[in-house]
Amino acid sequence: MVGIRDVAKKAGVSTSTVSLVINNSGYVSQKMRDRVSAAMAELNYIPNDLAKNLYKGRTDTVGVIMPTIQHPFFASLVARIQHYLDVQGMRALLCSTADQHAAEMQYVDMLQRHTLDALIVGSHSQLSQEYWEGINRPVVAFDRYLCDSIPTVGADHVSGGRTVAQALIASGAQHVVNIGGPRSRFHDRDRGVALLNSREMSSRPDSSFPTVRYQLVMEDELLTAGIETEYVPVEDLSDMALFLRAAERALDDFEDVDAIVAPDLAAAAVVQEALARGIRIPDDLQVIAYDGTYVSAFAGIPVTSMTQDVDETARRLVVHAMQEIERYAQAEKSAEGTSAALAAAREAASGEMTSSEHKRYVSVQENAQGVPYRFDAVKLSYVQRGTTR
Amino acid sequence: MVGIRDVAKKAGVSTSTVSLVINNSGYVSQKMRDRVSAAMAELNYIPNDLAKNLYKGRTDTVGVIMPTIQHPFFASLVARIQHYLDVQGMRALLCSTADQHAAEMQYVDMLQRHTLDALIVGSHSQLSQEYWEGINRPVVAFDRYLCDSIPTVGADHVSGGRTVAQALIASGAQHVVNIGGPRSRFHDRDRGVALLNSREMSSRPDSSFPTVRYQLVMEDELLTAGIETEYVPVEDLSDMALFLRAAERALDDFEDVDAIVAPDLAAAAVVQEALARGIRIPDDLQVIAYDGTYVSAFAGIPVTSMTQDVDETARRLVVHAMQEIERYAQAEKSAEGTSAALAAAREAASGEMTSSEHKRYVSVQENAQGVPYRFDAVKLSYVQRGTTR
DNA sequence: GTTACGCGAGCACTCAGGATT
DNA sequence: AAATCCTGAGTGCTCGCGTAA
Repeated sequence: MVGIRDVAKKAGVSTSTVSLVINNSGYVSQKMRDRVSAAMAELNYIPNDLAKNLYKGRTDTVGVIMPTIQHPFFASLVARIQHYLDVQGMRALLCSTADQHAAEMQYVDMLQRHTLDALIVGSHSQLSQEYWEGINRPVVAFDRYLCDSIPTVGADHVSGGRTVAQALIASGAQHVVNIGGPRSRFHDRDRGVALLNSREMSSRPDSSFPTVRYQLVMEDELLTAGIETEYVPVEDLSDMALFLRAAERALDDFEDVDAIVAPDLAAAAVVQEALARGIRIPDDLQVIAYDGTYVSAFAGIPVTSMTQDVDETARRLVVHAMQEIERYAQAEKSAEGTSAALAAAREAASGEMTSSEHKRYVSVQENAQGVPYRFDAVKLSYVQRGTTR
Repeated sequence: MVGIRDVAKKAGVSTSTVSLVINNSGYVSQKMRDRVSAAMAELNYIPNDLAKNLYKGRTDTVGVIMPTIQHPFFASLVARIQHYLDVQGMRALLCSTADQHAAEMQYVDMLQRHTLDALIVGSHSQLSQEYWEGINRPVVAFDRYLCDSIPTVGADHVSGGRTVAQALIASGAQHVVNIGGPRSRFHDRDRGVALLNSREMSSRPDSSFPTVRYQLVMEDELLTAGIETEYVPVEDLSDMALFLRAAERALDDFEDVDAIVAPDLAAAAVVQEALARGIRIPDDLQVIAYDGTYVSAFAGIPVTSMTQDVDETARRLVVHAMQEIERYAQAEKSAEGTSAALAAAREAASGEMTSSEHKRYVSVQENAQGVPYRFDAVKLSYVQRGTTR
């Protein structure tokens, strides 16, 4: 392997000069620059970034860990994350948790071994709050709460659920079926859902999966309006075949359903099944896709849907990731040798945010203490298409 | 940062002993092992992999570069690739080429700077054959020809095209519309399509995009059978909205169409459009999705489709990638200092393959010379569903 | 010969500080 | 004082070789 030394020797300069030429920095005369360049070309020299990484303690790589990349929503999200990382001169190391056992811990390990500069976590973690708290390296969560010190970017599912409920009420729906994930995860917290922009709390216990809040709020509102709601669970959201079965079940089990709210793929399945059964949409049955991706546009009938702003979400995730990287870098520098690194990082946390950024953070009262858990909410948008009236 | 030396000091041993404990290798007494472990725990030591990478010249990371990860086909492929890499203790660095300008070269660069151990290329490269030839590091191509020294894994599109044609002929189709990518890429080679398992050549010039062969062969066969064929191009396969428009165009421009062959998303769009227009499927119009992913199952009517074995494709891509990594590692070792590294790598190429593996390689005569260009063909399967009769 | 451990030269690059003009 | 270049001490881990029981 031809190294920087070989180039230096051939060009008759020191290795540091070659380094300066490579990085195009510092004081190097044009003459030298040319001579070094010539030597590099002649020897077919290519710098080895591994040495650079070692010295700098960085790899410019962030781990992106999601449940399934197969699902169009996550595929789009990952694609946009990768894009924004690229803009920052960073790269994405991909991990879909679905088929991997201890994938999360494995990636956290890479983070701590400095193979990764940061972690963007969108998977459903089994790891405890304390575990995440103890990591002390750059982590950003997507649509889920990990611990107070880790910022979250997610959709404003509370108002999302309310919007859907209102649309259904306005359309005169009487019997709504809701298709979603395992019900067990719905109420794993002991406090009620904090309703954004108000001091109210929903009467039902909150979930640690922010997404679920749309279901909680929606059911709440529908109930209040005197509309019947049924729930059809899909055990494994990464298994596509299950969506088709859920669709059948929804139509089989409840004869007088007149509206179905479901994840996009399930919604597409519902449309398919309804068409096959000769059910008229939207006259006899309305369908709304929650988290509608492009798939809901390709269904038998274009499906009305509540869509997340994937691009904006990705952008913010990357912004936060970069901020966290910077934060911890600062902390490490200032705490040189001291074990106060952690404390310093905490300090920097609040300082880093501009006041305008600060306002955007909607503290969902996840934590009773004064610690400012940062939840960055992205707006959802309701797209009216052919399956609602 | 607490390093291996700190641990060694605290445990009263040498750094090499600590290293042995970390890697669980070599001769270390249980007593020492315990003492070292204790010290590691006490100091909260976590090994820094960057140093290891530097020494070993490896990162256990392979770059996976695809056109769009948004498209369900590539999403699935990437997911499976990542899975099989994981099995090998490797990780996937993701890159979708779509929005990135010089993405390919950038990743090749990372490969040469040893940030990547190998590259799996599924994007549509603008780079010349000579460029790829000159890289001299582990690269595997998906469904496209890069150069003789780079192995390719791809579907057997020739028989795929033939199967579709025969199905259409048997069903009595008279006027077929074919939706696909830009026509300009269809005949960028000067020789005919080599038909697998025979010495025949198609009368039409070949394409450097193996996928296109299904279109060439299909059109050929249909033409021979006296069936009219039209072509509706989609300019950008990464833009979903264009599929919908292509579907409209196919039905607008050709009134008496009775069969449409299209990429899965376009096929779904065709079904949607047909349903909206009251066209009966499959009685008045048959639809076949080529490269049918799960989306074709979620369309308004489940679409008959020609599907690739994504899992097997991914598996083989990874197998080849690992083989290439090993090959080049051997070459580098044996050619210590000699510039015969390249030659050695070439040598190893043929030796690495077992005879049974060898048989699977279908040399598509891409190259007239004796160099064994390796093309590993994966079978396609025809799935009959509701849109054909 | 086998088991157990330490020494120290790498690995390829970066960068602060010194020397020179 | 400013521009230019070099010296050499890191960066943290690996592994061949040496020693010793």
